[in-house]
Amino acid sequence: MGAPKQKWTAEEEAALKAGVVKHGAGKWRTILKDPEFSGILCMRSNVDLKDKWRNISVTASGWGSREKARIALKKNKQVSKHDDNPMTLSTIVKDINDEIVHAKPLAVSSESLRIAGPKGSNSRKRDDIKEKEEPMKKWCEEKGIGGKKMRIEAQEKVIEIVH
Amino acid sequence: MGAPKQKWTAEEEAALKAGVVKHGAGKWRTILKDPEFSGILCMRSNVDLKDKWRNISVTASGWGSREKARIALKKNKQVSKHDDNPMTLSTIVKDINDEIVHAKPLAVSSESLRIAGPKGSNSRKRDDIKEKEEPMKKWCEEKGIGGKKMRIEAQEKVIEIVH
DNA sequence: CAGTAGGGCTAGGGTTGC
DNA sequence: TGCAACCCTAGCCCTACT
Repeated sequence: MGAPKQKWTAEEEAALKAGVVKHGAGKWRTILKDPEFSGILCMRSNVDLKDKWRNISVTASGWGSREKARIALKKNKQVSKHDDNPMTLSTIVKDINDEIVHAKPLAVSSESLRIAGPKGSNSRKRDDIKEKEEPMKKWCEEKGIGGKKMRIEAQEKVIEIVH
Repeated sequence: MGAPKQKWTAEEEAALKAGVVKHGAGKWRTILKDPEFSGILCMRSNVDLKDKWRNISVTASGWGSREKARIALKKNKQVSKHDDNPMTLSTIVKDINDEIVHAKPLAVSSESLRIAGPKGSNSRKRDDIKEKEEPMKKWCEEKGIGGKKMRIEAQEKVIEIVH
């Protein structure tokens, strides 16, 4: 199609790393929405961010013996899904912080960071959004954009149109 | 954190199906309380049941969205999936709607599936979308919609504007 | 406030192109 | 062949609605 392959630039990669430091690994959508990075990463999707971070992590970790072990496991059907990790939460979080400070990308951090990061933000801005709905809908129809349903996001504001 | 992802076992899935047969789809809490299934499904919440049932339903009805095409392709080696057709966004959206309306009985040509592009959790900015970006951005500025970044989704297509 | 429906997001496995 | 970029989907989260 239109974009056969978009190689990651050094700038994008730097923005991604900065975004992970700021918001944590796993918060791809959040990083993408952050005005600090959205300018650079606007060509990337949240999935792209996740995939790129995975690539960075893999190459960063010493894959001297891990890679072979992982490949070997794949052949043996499934791995034990039970987690016997005896670490306490506090210990884990501390390790994560160390990781971040040292700027070493490791996949482990995502789950724990989710726990550490509380966020109870409510947004009640439907009214001022509705004001914009009608003209936007009309404009889109004129331009031939959108199907039966479309959604417009602008910062925290979301406009939904169904017709 | 002990369970980053709990894959559904065949036993759980069977219990869920039996529960739906007995109590009906949508009665997730009821199914969960039923002594007949509570033993097996005690690790699941009513929301989990709902989500799993959704997955089952989707895979049961549509199922060939990609798998069949992919399997078919394997036999015939590779098919050119490059699309140089300069379709406009509206045209593409129309095709998508057609696909949906006509449903997907069984075997579908791989070619159309490629263009139709089954559901997307992604937000990629393609060239055909770029065409709409400028006028949309200008319009939004006039109307005072959006901040530094806004996102417009129309079906699977996404337009992103940063200014 | 609890339950449900439905959209959204992420993790991880797969696939493709160079 | 290896790797980087991309695709697909199960499972889980968030929000609105009732």
